[in-house]
Amino acid sequence: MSPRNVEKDLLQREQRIHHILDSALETIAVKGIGSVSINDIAAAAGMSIGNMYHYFKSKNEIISEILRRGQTGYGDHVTRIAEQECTALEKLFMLAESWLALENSWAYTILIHTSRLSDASSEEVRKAVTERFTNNLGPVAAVMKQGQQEGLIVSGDPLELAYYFVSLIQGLTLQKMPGAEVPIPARASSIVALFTAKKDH
Amino acid sequence: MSPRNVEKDLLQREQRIHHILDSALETIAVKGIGSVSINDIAAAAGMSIGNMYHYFKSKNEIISEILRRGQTGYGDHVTRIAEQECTALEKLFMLAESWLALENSWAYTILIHTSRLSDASSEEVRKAVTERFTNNLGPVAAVMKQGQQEGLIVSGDPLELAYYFVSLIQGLTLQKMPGAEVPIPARASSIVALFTAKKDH
Amino acid sequence: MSPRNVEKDLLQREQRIHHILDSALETIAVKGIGSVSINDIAAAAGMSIGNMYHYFKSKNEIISEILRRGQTGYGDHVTRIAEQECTALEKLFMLAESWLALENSWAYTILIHTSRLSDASSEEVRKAVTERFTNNLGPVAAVMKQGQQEGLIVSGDPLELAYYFVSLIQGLTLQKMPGAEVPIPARASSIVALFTAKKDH
Amino acid sequence: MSPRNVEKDLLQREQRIHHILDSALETIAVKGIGSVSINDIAAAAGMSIGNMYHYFKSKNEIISEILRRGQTGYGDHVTRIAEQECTALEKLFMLAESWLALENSWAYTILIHTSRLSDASSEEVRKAVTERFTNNLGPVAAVMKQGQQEGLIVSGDPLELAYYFVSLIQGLTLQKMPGAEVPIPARASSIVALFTAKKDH
DNA sequence: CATGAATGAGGTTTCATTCAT
DNA sequence: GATGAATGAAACCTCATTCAT
Repeated sequence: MSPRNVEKDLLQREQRIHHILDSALETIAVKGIGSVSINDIAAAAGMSIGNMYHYFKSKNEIISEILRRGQTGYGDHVTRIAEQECTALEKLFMLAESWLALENSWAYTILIHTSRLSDASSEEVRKAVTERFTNNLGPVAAVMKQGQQEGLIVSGDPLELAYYFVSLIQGLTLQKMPGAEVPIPARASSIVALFTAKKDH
Repeated sequence: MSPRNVEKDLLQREQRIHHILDSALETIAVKGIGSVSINDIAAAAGMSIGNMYHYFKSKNEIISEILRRGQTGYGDHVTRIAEQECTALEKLFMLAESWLALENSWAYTILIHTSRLSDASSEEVRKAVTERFTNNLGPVAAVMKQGQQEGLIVSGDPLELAYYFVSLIQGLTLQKMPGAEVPIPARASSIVALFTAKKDH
Repeated sequence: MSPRNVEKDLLQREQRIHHILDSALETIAVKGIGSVSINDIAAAAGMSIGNMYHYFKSKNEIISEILRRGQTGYGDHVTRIAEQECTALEKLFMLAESWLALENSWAYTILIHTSRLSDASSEEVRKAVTERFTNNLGPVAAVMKQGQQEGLIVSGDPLELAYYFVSLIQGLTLQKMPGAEVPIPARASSIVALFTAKKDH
Repeated sequence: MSPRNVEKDLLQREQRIHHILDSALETIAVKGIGSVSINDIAAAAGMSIGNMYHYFKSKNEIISEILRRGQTGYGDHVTRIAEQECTALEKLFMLAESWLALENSWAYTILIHTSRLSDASSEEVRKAVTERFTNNLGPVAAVMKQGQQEGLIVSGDPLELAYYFVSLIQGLTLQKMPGAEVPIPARASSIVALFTAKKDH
């Protein structure tokens, strides 16, 4: 029936979607999550306004899809690090380092938090975001537990420590928003040091 | 007409302004900084739309005034704690405890961060917010330095430690947004523990 | 609190609403129910687009309010005629005559019918329209019954006769749409004649 | 390539066109003539949007073609009945019965009336619709005249009676729209009775 | 022939701000 | 001071139509 290459069509579609989401993240970074318009996002992607709606049902869907992909990707990343064969401190360092080095991390963080506000997005989206956030704590908590068994990490509930670790990094991440940088460096080694069990005098 | 009346009028005016700003904080928190309308703010304050303009020049002025008062008040609070006569650890505990106990802290934090985004507010506001944030680090850094001299706090650049301390608390604060709570407690004692120099062994 | 005349405000508001609905009916008459825009309605009322939303929540509300007022008013009219003291034939004549003479009757009829279509309006509106239509048959049926007792009207179920009577008038009404008139007159006396019991011969 | 294929292609094309128009009628009926989209029509026909334009020049062409075929077909039907060899009453009965039994009659009727509204379709279409409607009255008027000569039908201008007869049936037809049915039956025999000359007494 | 991506104009609705009362 | 009507720009989203594949 169709003289078109269905497989290629689907591939192209996925590439477009990826492209839109990528540009959208940067655009939201510049405009701010509550003020960005479909017009902005379309312009950033180099597409017409109307065409956005061939790929996404609504502006909200774009934002929630960015969140879904971002959080899922981050979860995979964290899990991969947690499963490596090295000390807990090395893993914590890698986690902190990779997140702080990420160009767009502040954008993801601000998206995660503002999207959880009641009217900014649907109940569904908010729940999903929080759930994924909580799930992503799991691997970090596992690293904390491993470190405690190795005697390398301070004592305390591993999940609680993971919670602090991630909150600290997110808090620092937010200070990196463009045009508003605080002139103080955030170093992975210093962060890890806070969670290191000190045996020296 | 009489001086007494002028004085009373001014007092009433200040009370109204205070009332508006108070209600607005919660409303902006719920609606999102980029989506809140003057209508929402007026409804929250129980006033008419038009009447808002007797007290504020614009919607942006309301937001920037909330931020100014909030950050200034927080700065005074931090300074007062830093100047008390007690150990650095006790001061850190008081700082963490008071901020975590504050009902609206998450709202202030989200406001601070979203207001710094490029188009959400004017260049002027963004600069002021960042400047006040940086200034408020000073007293915390002083506490860190005091603690290091007392041998109670981990080594490192005091300003950097203060930066981490505040970022951690802000990060935790964001998890307390209504309807999106992560089921993990944030305890002041645990936070302080991370910054405590451990002499065991 | 309010230095404005609340009573006068409310009266003015009702007058505006009435004015909008009046102009809207005519406009829908010209543009067609599915193609009329808020812009058209606002222009017809001599108001700005945005101001329409001070009086109505949506375009649909305007249409359903026109229907509600129109059908209710018609129901009152029919009831008033049915309760008069005269023969059934005279009542039928008055009903036919008044409806055929009404300038806007075709607009009401087309609104009633198109609004009942599934997607043109909400389930709620459709139900209300049909219910009011059915209710308005009651007084007409009463007239039919009276006429049968008087021996003036043809035999048959009074409600069914009322149904035919109203359907016939509505069908004729539709032929009166502007620019599409069929060059045949619709006369009340001829209509009544169809329902008259003939005793001649 | 061969003449046979061309012939077959044309036949298939006509079948497709017929299929599209058939599905479109129901869809336009449900969505409303001013709100139906090419997308809706394409989906109803189970075809792609773009492909519609191989069969029709525009959305308006689809609508006007439905009307043309529907009214022409109805005209032929009426003419056929009028030319049969039986009494006028039997013919009237057949006319009423066949139209009331038609599943889609209400859709045709609503289409006829809404398409006559000024902006819903072109001046050309509106004129054609009204002209065909008037023409279709001819055979019915002929039946009325025949009936009067037979002494079976009430006196009056035959064309006017035909006009009433068709208007009544159209009015009843509109009450049959899906989801909005009035719980009163429309019976061909009762309708014919209204136009029957009664000789009793 | 068949498909669906692409466009841009236009539709509905919201909103900050002004102003008469 | 207090109110809410009024405006018009701009937001989101839809859609008829075209076109490359």
